[in-house]
Amino acid sequence: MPELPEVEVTLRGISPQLKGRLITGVVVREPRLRWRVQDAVGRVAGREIRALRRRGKYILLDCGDGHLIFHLGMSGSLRLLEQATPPQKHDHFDLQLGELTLRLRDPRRFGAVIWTDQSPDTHPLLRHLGVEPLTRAFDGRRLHALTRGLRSAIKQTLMDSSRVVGVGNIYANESLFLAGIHPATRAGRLSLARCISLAAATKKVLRDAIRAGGSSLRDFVGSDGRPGYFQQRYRVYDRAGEPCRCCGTPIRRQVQGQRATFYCPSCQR
DNA sequence: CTCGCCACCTGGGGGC
DNA sequence: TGCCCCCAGGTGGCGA
Repeated sequence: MPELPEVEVTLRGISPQLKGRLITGVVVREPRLRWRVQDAVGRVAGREIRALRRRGKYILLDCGDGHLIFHLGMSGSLRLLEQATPPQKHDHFDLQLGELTLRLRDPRRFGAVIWTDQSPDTHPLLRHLGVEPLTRAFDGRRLHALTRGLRSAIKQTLMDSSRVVGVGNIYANESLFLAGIHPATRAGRLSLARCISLAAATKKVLRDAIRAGGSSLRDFVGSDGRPGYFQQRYRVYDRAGEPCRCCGTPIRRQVQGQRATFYCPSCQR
């Protein structure tokens, strides 16, 4: 699923082409996404896309008197088509911009398309989002403060979007490996030094993934529709039983909060 | 507030 | 070949 890097890569892919464009039409083929696509979404034609930005894993299109908000869920992708192409299975939504089409494909329908005339940051879905990991506001000190008093595992805390946004299962595993921290460590017990290390590792993992052009989910597709993603070389994710790239110890898999966790029992303490 | 867990949905892979 | 089960992913929402 798209984690922050995939969403960021998508945003960068579509922004230059969409900015300043007039929305000329909307096609909702399947309104049953995570939330039923409201009728208001169908009436956004005639507006100009003034700006695009990302908040957590949400993509926000500023349309002047409101915002169109996209979330890619676990299997969504947005692609920009230069010419009309017949929709395929799971192509649930199109935004038409003259000859351009922005198309949402989402086999599992966990994604969302939302219209809001509020300030998007106060929208119920975005209001409680935590700090952006790639900003200066997110550092070891902040992470340390955020985790005080918490008894839950640091991996789950890192994935908790009300504290830090954008870090999903893959990059949580990778960040903890880079920082040398065992994923089950209680968040509240991490020293400041370890929080500094983890914040830096998280930034590095996310930045590297963005640089690599997104990630890795098999069905993730960039905004130009290029399926061949530079598959990233994971250090621990999905490598159960394989040797740690650092020390050779077999990578271990364990379930935390109904989610697979991968770690090196020797490098991560 | 925190925590643990369920639900939502579909395609792909493995086992038989 | 077909069938069945399990799994992946993000996150809102529930009850304790």
